[in-house]
Amino acid sequence: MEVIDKWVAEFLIRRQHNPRVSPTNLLSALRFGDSPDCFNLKVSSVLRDLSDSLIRGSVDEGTLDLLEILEKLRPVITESHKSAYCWTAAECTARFMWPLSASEGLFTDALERIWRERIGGLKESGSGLVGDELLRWETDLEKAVEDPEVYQRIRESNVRYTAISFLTQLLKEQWEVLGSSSLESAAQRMFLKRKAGDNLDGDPSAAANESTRRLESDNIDNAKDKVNERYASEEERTVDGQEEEHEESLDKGDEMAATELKDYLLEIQRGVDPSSTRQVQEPNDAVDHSVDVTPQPSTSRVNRTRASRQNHIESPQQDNASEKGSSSQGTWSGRVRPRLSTPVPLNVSPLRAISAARRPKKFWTPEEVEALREGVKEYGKSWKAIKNANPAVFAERTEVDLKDKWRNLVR
DNA sequence: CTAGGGTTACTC
DNA sequence: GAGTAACCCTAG
Repeated sequence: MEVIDKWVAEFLIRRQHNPRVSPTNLLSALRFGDSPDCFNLKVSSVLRDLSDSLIRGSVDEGTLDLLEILEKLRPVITESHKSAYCWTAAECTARFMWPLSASEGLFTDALERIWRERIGGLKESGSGLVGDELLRWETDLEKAVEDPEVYQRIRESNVRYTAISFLTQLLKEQWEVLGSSSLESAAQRMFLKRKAGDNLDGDPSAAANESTRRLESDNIDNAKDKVNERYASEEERTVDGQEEEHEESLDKGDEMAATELKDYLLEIQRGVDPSSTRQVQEPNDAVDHSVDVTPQPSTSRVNRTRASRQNHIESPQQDNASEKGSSSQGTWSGRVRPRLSTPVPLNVSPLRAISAARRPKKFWTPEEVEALREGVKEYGKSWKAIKNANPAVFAERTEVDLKDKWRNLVR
C-alpha cells in the first residue's frame, strides 16, 4: 500500500488546481522517509512549492532554498535553473534597496547573508548553480555598496520580473521532464493494455507493452525536444504566452488522465475488494436483498429522468433487469433473476464524485432563521460569511441553504 | 461563491 | 393541480 500512498501523494501534489495541498505538510504527515523510489514525489513536491510561491507572487529566500534542494535532487544543472537562482538571489538583495543610498536600511545585511554566507557556501561546495552570470551579479552588488551610480542603476532595474520569468521557465521545463505522474502513467498503461486487448486477436500483452513503450518514449522525446527548443531561446527573458500554453496542456491532460484514472481506480477497487460491489441498502427493507424482480414504480417522467441521471452508471442494467424481471416472470419458471449489485461511488478526489443521494429535508428552526436575519443585516448576501459567523447554528446548512431560505423569507 | 431556475416531497 | 419549503444543479 505504501506504493499507492506515494502515487496518490504525488498525484495530489502535482494537481496545480488543488490549493489545499501543502507538499511539505503532506510529505511529513505520510513519513515516506528517504527511500530512492520517492524521487518523483520529492521533485514534484519542490516544483509544487515553487509553483505556489509564484502564484502568490512571492520570490524570496525560501525560493532560493527550494532551488538549492532541486539541485540536490537533479545534479545536472540546466541553464534556466542557474539563471533562476542567480536572478532570484539578485531580487532577494535588490528588494532591500528601498533607501536612496546603500548605507541606509538592510541592503548590506542582505548582501552579507545571501552573497557572502549562502552563495559563499555554494562556491565552497562546488555547486553547479554558481556560474558567470551569478559572479557578475556578485561583483555589481559589491560595487553598489561603494558606488551610488551602480546602486541607483540596480535599484531602478526590474530584477523581479526577470527572476519570475526564469522561475516560470524552469518550472515549465522541469514539469515536462518529469512527465506523467506515477499514478497517471499506471492509468495510461492499464488503459492501453485494455485497449490493445480489445482490439487485437494476437498477443495482447505484447501489443500493450509496445503501445506503452511507444507512449512513454514519445513523452520523453517530446519533453526533451521542448527543453532543447527552450534552451535555444534562453536569452528571451519573457513569459508571454507560456502560462497560457501550460494551462491549456494541463487542462487537456487533466481531462484525459481523470477519465483514465477513474477507470483504473474502479478496476483496482474491484481487485482489492470484490465485496465492494455492494447492494443498495433500503432503510426499511428487512427482507432478503439478494433478489428483486419488482418493477420500479414510475411516478412521472421527470422522476425517471432524475433517477436515471443520479444513477447513470447502473441505470441501463437496472432498468433492463426490472423490465425483464417483471415481464418475463412466467418464462423464467419461478427462477428469480439476481439483482445486479450497485458499484459504490468512488469518492476519489480530484475526480468528480458520482452524485450523492438527496439530503433528507430538514426544516429551519426559529433560531436558525433568527441567525440568518441577523447575518443578512450584518453581512448582506454574503452567505459564506454568515455561515462562518455562526458555525454552530449553521453546522448543518450550506451557504446555498442560507441563500434558498432567505429567498423563501423575502417572498 | 452567488444567483436563479429546476426538482422533490408534502399539504391542501 | 396549486402552493410551499427545502434541496439540487449550473452558469457566470
